[in-house]
Amino acid sequence: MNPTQPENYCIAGRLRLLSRVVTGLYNEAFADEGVTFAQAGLLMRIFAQPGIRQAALARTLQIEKSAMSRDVQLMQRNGWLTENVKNGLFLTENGTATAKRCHKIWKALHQNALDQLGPEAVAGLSLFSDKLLQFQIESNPFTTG
Amino acid sequence: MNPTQPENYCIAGRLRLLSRVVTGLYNEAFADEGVTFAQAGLLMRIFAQPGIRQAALARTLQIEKSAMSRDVQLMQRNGWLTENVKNGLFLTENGTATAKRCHKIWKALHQNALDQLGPEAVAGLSLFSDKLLQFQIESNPFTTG
DNA sequence: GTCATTGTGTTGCATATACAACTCTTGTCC
DNA sequence: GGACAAGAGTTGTATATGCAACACAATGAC
Repeated sequence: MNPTQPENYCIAGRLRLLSRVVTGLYNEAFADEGVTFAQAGLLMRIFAQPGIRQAALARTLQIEKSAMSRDVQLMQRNGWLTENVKNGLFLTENGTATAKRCHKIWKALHQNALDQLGPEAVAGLSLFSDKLLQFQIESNPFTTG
Repeated sequence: MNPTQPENYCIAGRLRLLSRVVTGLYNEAFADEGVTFAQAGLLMRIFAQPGIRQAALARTLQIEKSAMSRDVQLMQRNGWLTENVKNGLFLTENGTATAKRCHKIWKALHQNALDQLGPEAVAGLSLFSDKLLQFQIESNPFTTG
């Protein structure tokens, strides 16, 4: 890695491209389960923190609260979330089972990603990610998540 | 950067988060121009390669051709693209002027990003990006773009 | 020349996301 | 206790994106 090389690509464009590519790969892996990766991620988070509020998830994931509201409605339609959403999110039995299966899939995917990409590439992403998110926190210290 | 540290975050989730954050920052910068970053990127590419086909752009950006078709229609409605889209994309006068203004904005944004993030973080992203895209090319050598 | 294949673009339908405006609840100040 | 402020959630509207199915054009095999 030679930091003196000028970078000739657009950082934002590249990030968006990588996001599309990885989302596609992960969606493919979750397709058998009838879940998108975005939904699987929410399922796993709610499994880990039952009763978490939409607003908290939205802050953590840096998703607009309206987008989160619609994700939640979709997951309700899919039968994964219980009714009273305004006092915290809770998985149904079906949702719990799906979350567990998703976690298995995710674990395999993640290990595969680490193996394929190698530790240096992953560390590179971490470095970039930490820097960008740190900058963001400095700009707005109230985004605590 | 210590590659022996285990990574405890989800690579796909993190990439999607970074994409959301950066998209938001860039969209904000382009808002005065009445353009989103996605549109600005297309404008600049078509400016650089007049007559480029939708399919070529879709391959380069790894966007589905149907998504690209809709982006193109939107840009036509905005008055930036000429009519006969099926034989290559060409900017109108308005589109050309907008593309030029977008390039100015982008240049400033990009320099600012390099300054704020620092060369190591950017190199980290490059490393990750190269590895992921290389892996993708190996999986499918016909995705030439 | 005809037919099969392949490439390009569009449309139907769905999800993921943003911003703005609204409603409700809750909490605080006086 | 009542007015005001802040936070949570929803809905309207829009863009960005994907998959599947389709139409059409170009290209080759024969």
